Amino acid sequence: MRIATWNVNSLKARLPRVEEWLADVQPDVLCMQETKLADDAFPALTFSALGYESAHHGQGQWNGVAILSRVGLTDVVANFADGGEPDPDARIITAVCDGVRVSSVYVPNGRSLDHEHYQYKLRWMAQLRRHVAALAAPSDQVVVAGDFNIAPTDEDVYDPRKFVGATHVSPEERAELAALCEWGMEDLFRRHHPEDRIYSWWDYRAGDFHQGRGLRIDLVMGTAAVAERTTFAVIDRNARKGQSPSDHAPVIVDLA
DNA sequence: ATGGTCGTTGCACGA
Repeated sequence: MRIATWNVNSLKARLPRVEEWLADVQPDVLCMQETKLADDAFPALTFSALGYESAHHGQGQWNGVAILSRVGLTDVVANFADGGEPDPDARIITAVCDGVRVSSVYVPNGRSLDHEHYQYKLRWMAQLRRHVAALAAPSDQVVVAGDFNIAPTDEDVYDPRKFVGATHVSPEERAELAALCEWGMEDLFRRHHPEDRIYSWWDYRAGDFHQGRGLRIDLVMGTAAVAERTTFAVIDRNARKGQSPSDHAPVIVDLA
C-alpha cells in the first residue's frame, strides 16, 4: 500500500497537477490539505474517474482536508471524534483504508508565539491525541498524515538560527509531537532517512526552493504496526517544480 | 541587508 500526504494549497488551483501526480505516482491513499473548497465544490467525480473513492471535509475559502483511496474508504469521520468541542475550522478527516485508520490533518500554523493562534495550535495538537486515542489503540494500524506546521527537530530546518523565537520549532510544539510519539506513533519518513536534511515545504518567495531553504513540516506518523510494514519513504521534490506548484511537496510511504 | 510569492477575495490578509 502506497500512502501519501500533500498540502495542495488550493485544490481548485492545483487539480491539474494533482491529477497528473496521481497518474504518475499511483498512490493507494492520498491525504490532502488546504483544499480551500466547500464540500459541494470538491471534484469527487474527477477522482472517481481515476479510480479513487474520496471523503472531504471543507469549509470554503480556507483550510479543507480530504482522503482519496483506491483500497477502500469506510468509517469516515469529519472533525474530531473525541467528544470534545468540534474544531470550527475544517482541519481533520479520518477514514479506514484497507485496515489502516488514516487521518488527514492540517495543524494550525500558529502565526507567532505571542499570537492567540499559537495557543490554538497547541490545544489542537492535544485534541488530536485525544481524537486518535478515542478511535484506536496504540497496537492498531493508525496513520496520521498531513501538514503539521511543526519541524520535529533542528535537522528539519534549513537554518535553525533564522527560526529562533518563531513558530514551527518551539519546544512546546515539539513536545506536542513527542507526546504523539509517546502514545505510540513514529515519524515514518525519519525511520528511513535518519540523518538526511530533506524538506517538504519551501516559501514561494525569494527562490527558496531552488536555494534549498525549506522545512520538513509534512509528516506521516504511524503506529508500530504500520511502521513495521514500511519499505520505502520519499519526499517528491519533483512535484514542487514546474508550472504552478504547491509550496509543499508530497510525502510518500510504501507499506508491504 | 532587505525583500522577494502565491492563494483567496475584494480593494488585505494568511501562509
